[in-house]
Amino acid sequence: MDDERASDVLWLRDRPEPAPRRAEPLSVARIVTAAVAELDEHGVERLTMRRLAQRLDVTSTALYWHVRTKEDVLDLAVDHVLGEVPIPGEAGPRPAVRALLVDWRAAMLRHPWSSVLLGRPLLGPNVLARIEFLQATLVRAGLSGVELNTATKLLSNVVIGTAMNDSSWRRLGDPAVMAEVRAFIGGRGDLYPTLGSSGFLDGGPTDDELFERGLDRVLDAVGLSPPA
Amino acid sequence: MDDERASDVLWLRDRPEPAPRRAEPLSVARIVTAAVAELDEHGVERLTMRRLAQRLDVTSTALYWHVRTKEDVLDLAVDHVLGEVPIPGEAGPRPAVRALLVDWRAAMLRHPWSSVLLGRPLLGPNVLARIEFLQATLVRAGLSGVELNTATKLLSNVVIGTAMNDSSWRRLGDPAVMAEVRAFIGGRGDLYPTLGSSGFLDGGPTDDELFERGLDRVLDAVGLSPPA
DNA sequence: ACCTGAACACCGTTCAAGT
DNA sequence: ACCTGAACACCGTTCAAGT
Repeated sequence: MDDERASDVLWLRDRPEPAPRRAEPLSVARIVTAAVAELDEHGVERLTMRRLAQRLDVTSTALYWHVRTKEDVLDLAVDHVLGEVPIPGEAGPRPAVRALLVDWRAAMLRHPWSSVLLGRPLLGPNVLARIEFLQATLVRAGLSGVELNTATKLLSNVVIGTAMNDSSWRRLGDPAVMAEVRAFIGGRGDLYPTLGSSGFLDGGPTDDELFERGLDRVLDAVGLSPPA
Repeated sequence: MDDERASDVLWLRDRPEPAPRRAEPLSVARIVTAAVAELDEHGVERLTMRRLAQRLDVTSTALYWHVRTKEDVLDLAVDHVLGEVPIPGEAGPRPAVRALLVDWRAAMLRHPWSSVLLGRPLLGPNVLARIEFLQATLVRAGLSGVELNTATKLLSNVVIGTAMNDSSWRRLGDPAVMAEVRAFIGGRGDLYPTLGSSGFLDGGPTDDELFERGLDRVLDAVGLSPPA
């Protein structure tokens, strides 16, 4: 073998060779960012370890060096969403709690897939920080004992319930489908007389407005005095 | 080929042959029943079209004659759970609504996988019947307009939120894991001073009690006068 | 009408091997 | 330490074929 191949001649090699190192090495943080982006773009049923890896320009199996399972990725993604919820600064207890919960809901609706993933216990640092703030604020407002814990649970249930409901309605999205639903229910006046005529399905106030009205009622009920 | 094989001799065939027809033919109803059973026993991540088929003694592909996708099966299963919620008979508006919601939550907690599947809009006949009853009862109580719709949404959000939260906590199940969680949060008094000491995590009232207390607060807030 | 069997295009994850 | 490649044991779903 005395004929030289291109790769043997230094100057003919495709590249000067000093650019093999990946831009930045993989990391849990980069994985989570990519996962959130993928979820935002394609929804939860299309998030695949292989697609995620592709977006990060690695093999799917490379992910497993940084993360134990796909479930870990999903847990991290959900906690990432909670990280977008600002923790209110100085303010009276009621406006503080109100702001926290309004923003919490908004963050989840910005990432509609997150409500689908609430199945597992929320124990990430970002969630815990927000629940801690919530409960600490309730304490500041004078609650304690059973009342305190009732209120904490009730309020977080309200947010999570609304996130689930509203985001699943929005996933129906297509106004044509919504029209179909309305027609279906409205057409069965025998079965659903109230639903069909109460305006529950049609326009009227947005779900944002309905949520905030409901939230205000709950804040009253829980013993948070309205702002001065 | 003049040697007879066993199957050629009538009397040697394994079975008299007149029992080939399946006991009962497949149907959507049987599929749903089997799906619920499978989900109760093994949880949502183990429900597979193939396992479901196996339980029904058919090929997985046979299911597709009766059902369009796996998602259909899940939707039907969720609606089946709602079908277990009794619709209260005669009673004042407040006790009626209260009973409906307490039983609604209980049904979902009996089938913890159902809360995981709430991602899609609840439009099955059983869900709609319960929401119709809920709203009709609120009308009977004197609500209308925005107030009516605020209350309807708020109340269903509270149930769904509690079902999600409580059932995911119960899925942690193992007291050893719970102890770990408590230790973890309690150990970070720097981050979670309130959560660690409020009794939010430990014993005290059960989540049933906390839910009912919260529900009563909400019923007050929404304008349902307490029972006479 | 209702079911089977083979097949397609995927999955999540493990593990030896490379650098 | 960090990543690749091949491989395993699955998936949901389609479709031709049987009865």
